[in-house]
Amino acid sequence: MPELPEVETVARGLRKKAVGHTIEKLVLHRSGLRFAFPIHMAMAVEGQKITKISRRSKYILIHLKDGGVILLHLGMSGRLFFHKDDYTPVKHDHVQFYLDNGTCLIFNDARRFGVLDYLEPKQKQHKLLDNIGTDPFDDTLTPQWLLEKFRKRQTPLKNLLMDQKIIAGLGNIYVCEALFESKLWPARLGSSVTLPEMKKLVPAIHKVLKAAIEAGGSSLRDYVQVDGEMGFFQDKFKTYGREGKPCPRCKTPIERFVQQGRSTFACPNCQK
DNA sequence: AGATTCGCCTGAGAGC
DNA sequence: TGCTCTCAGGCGAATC
Repeated sequence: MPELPEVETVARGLRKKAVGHTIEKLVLHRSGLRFAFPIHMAMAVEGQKITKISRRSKYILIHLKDGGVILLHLGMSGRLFFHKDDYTPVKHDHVQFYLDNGTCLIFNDARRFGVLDYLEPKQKQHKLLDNIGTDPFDDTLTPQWLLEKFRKRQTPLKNLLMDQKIIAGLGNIYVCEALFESKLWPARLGSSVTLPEMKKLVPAIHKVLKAAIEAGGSSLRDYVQVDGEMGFFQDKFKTYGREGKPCPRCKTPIERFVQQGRSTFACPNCQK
């Protein structure tokens, strides 16, 4: 389940291996994933040199020489990896980019929640990027700013942190971890969080994300880096997936409960 | 508007 | 072994 650290790791891998190379051929094995692929995408990107790779929230943007942009989202189970261009597609390989250096970039996505789209050179914005909130590493994200954002919200803290329109890039895992780190109970309403608590929460978000990026992300089920390497942050989870196991701080068993249909993991003793 | 729920997907794991 | 059931969850759409 790729969240910001996993997407950042993949973007870095792509940057290293794909920037400066030209897309010789784009092969689509189906007509779309979460959304239909643009009809003329292959024609538009073939022959284009990749000039830059960037990340916006959990989206990867592949910038092309003519100003066009390929937009990618890994959804729940999406994987991007390189192989020599003699690659034989396997199940759930939906897209292949053949580059001019004898490699092939494969987009595999079992659950098909992923997105692949194309922005024309003149197209300045994209529907999916329009409503995305601030990046967690943007200077905008300060305790005061978050306090103001949450001030009137009668919604659990965890749901607010997962709302991509406020902070973009956090998902279930890292929200659980950041709330543990800052000793805040996930079901607390946004409006109840004080400035001193926000001063713990914001650095906790930074700390957890930075550590996860340094570890190459967390490999659970589907996720791997572009070279096939596993991330290893999953070994450092303090709450996520640890129901019934002792809290690393106080040894109280970690509790699991459901919020918005998703599992929340937290320590009922030291998170308030 | 804010809050809540649903549905898209398949594979892994549990239970019989 | 093989079938059925449940769960995982990002995020847009729909609903209240």
